[in-house]
Amino acid sequence: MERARDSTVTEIIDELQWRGLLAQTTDLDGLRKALADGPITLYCGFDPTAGSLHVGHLTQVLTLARFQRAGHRPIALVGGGTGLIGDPKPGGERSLNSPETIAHWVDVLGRQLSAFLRFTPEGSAPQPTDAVLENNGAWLDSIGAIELLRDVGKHFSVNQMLARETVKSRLGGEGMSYTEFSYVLLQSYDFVELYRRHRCTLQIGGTDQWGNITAGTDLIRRMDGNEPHGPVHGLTTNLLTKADGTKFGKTESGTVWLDPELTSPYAFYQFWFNADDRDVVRYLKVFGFRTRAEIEELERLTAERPAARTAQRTLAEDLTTLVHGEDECRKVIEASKALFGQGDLTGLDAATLDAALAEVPRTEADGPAAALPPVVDLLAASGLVPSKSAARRAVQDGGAYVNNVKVTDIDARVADGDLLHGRYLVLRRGKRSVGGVVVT
RNA sequence: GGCAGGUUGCCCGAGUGGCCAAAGGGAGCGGACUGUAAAUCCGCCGGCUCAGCCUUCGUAGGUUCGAACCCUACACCUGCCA
Repeated sequence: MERARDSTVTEIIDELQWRGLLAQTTDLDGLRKALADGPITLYCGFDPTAGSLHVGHLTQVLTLARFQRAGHRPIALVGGGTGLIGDPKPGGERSLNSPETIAHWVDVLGRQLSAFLRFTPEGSAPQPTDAVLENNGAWLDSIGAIELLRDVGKHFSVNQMLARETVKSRLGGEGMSYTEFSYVLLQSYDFVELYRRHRCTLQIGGTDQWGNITAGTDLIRRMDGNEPHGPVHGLTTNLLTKADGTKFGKTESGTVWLDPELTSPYAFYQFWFNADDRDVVRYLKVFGFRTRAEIEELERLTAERPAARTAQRTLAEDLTTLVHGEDECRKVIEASKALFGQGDLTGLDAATLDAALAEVPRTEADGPAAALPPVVDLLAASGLVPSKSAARRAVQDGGAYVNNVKVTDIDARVADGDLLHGRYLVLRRGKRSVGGVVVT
């Protein structure tokens, strides 16, 4: 794909603005100046709350990447320490995960994050903009209680902490443990450590991180006095919204993960492909490296020929390639083409069909056709519907298809002639959920 | 620690002994329309060997012919008091 010409060190702010990413900064003029004065080091933290990053994380990950392309040095920080405590969220207290689990997740997130940034290649001389991967467990795991309370805690005012939005909402509702209440101390201290270790002078995050970020810049000033490595800044990116008001990054089957084991590349591709017309241009800005000219062209195409879905296709291809690689992307495009083709599945050759069905939920069964379970059972077994009752309903609703032919009989069974190439069945629920049966 | 209130299906929320698999709304799913979009209208929305049966209303017991609804204990949440 045609890559954007990298922004220069100072243009990065304008670029973020154009992409609709810039929400708040601690001192915009000061930040512009710092960026202009030479490469800076910036960081963004990712707490291990699950065994994979999800599409929502991409906003921050790619923002780090943009800074790197613009000539700055990014640090991806994984929260091996903070993950043990938990950033308070408005919804309610988090449940703690075991240290072993967290350690494992830290590993996974670190690997995932590394794929998006440029590190010093093996055997090469380090460059000033090479990315750094850190884990705050390195300092938080060993900090003593006395040290934390005396050296860090003394700089925090409980009055201010109580005034924070999340804290207020929690106190007015579910309440909050002391553990979570203390979280901000740890994240703030991370910034201090990175400032000292790497001269990191900028922390970025989503708008929900504003409080934690400013607490960090404040703490650096209080602990390190005159900011020996230069003034520190904070920058937040806008929370991504969807035109229909629902949460970004979820589908019927839940969160869209980057891990191919949790969200198949096919499902990942389909997620982006199904983006709403009203959202797709904003997504291209936030999630891709397409140039302004390219995106404006795609915007025009969306307005003129929405049915062609050119912008969605571009978005889906760019992101699938970025996250899963070119080969995988090619496969899922082929699979999508085959399964959403003109409806004539008999025209597909066995290899294409086999590859396509490998991308969707499917089940295996013992032949011959006459011995196969009823269609309703196959629908449930393939995972296209969650239960046999749901499968029955799907048929009753007229939303179940075998090889693109609507199933009308609730007791329908498969006949020999139905098997494509003697061993495949393409199951479909509704318009876009496709599954398969492979007869062994 | 004391007192009061609360805990219902994915979420919100009604339901105070049989007519409750449980009102209503939202989300979700399907159909029509279209473009694998949105909006709109219609239908569905615990499970199963599906005109029937089974399991659900914080947990465990109890009362009763019969309990989401009554009683007891426990857990958690919220508020007021200390």
